Amino acid sequence: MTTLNPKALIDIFPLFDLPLATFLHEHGESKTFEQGSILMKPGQFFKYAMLIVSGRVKLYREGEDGEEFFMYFLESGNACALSMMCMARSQTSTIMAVALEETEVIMIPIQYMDTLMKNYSAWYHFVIETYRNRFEELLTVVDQIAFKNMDERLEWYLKRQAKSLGNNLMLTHQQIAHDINSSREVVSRLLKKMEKTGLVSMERNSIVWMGEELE
Amino acid sequence: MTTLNPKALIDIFPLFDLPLATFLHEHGESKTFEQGSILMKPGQFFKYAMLIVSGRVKLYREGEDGEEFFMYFLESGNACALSMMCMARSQTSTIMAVALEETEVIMIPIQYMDTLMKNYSAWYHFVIETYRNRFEELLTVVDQIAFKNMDERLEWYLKRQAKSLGNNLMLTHQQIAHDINSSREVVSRLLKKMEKTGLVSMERNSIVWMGEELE
DNA sequence: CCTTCCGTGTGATAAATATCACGTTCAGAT
DNA sequence: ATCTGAACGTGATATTTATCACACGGAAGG
Repeated sequence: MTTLNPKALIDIFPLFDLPLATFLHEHGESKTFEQGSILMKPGQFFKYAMLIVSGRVKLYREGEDGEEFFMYFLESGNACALSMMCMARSQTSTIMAVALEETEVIMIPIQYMDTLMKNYSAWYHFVIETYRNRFEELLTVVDQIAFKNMDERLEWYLKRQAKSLGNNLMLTHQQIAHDINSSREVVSRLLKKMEKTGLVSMERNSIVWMGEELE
Repeated sequence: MTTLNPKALIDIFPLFDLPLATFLHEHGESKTFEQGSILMKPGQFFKYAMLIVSGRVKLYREGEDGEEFFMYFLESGNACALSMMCMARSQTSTIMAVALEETEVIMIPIQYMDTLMKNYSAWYHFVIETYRNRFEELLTVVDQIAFKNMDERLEWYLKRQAKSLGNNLMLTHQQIAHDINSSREVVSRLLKKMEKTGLVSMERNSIVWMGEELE
């Protein structure tokens, strides 16, 4: 039983129709994750599909030596594609999902998946939409790291952050370096250049993105 | 109407059951792509979901300046995840797919998707499995280009080729360089090193992989 | 047999990025 | 006010990869 009624669910997930929203309202469970808590980690077995009601989740890939690589955010109205695919087995590499803010999610037990797929076409469309969006986002990530240099990647990174978090970014150079798998010095120098061309303005602990918006 | 009967379909796609195979046999269409022909290219709309019966398809991403980047193969028993996703939303593809050999596919018209999802749970499981496999493969690709150096990436590339094409690889250094977005000279030098450690042996136009198998 | 082209080998050099070393600045704690 | 630690700036250097230039050898075709 979720804390949100069916109508409220539809507001957040526009692809839902009333029957689906009602079903999810009855059989889903609401849960809140504190800022910094882990929604998903190495080799986890999923018993639930997770839908994000509010808050923000950061998904990133971990390398063998503890490196991180930022992949994308999940926000209100999104669903965790990976949880839906029921990734039951642990892998050599791992994907992490961490709540950036207090985040409210709806958890749908795995045993309802067949029923949902069979009887609620809105659910099926929602799932496909979710998969597709994440797949495309991943393809874009591949493009960036396969074809682009650091300066372009940094710019793209900032654009994505700004789109999700607003133009005033509370990030240190070190954090950014971590996210794009580079080093602080490199990020510092590139940011300096971007400041000169008016693309960002910098203060201690924060960066204001002044370039174009993404999309 | 496919050229394969339901039983033959199940042999190739083990997740199918008899009702599903029968339905696909009746409503799917068989088509053969010649070696080198394009199954999918950026900007294309899909009217069919594509299942690979025999042959081999290479999927790769194109950069803005015509660079290529190899992503994965599709082989007998696989389905093209993108064709399924794009179709479901009538969206365009963002990736290239080229037949490496003569390739036989089954094309399932878009209008049957809802029926299949609703009435054939084997289809739903097949679709999820397809998505999940491709998603994981993409994650592995990201890992490689985000965290690994060229030598490791080349080794991984050869492993994947060997797994799909056999240990005797008919590839020039130039082709390999293209696939991993590097340059011929770099590939030549790295291969030379690998030959010294006994990981490959080389002849003109071909490389024999002598390392471990993938998986 | 000779020529031509393609695949390959290799040194020299350039470009991009990472790493090291050290300095500066600034906010908060004592 | 002073100390301290975190964030940031910057030159020097190392490492990785790309690019350039050219040489070599074998295969295919005349």
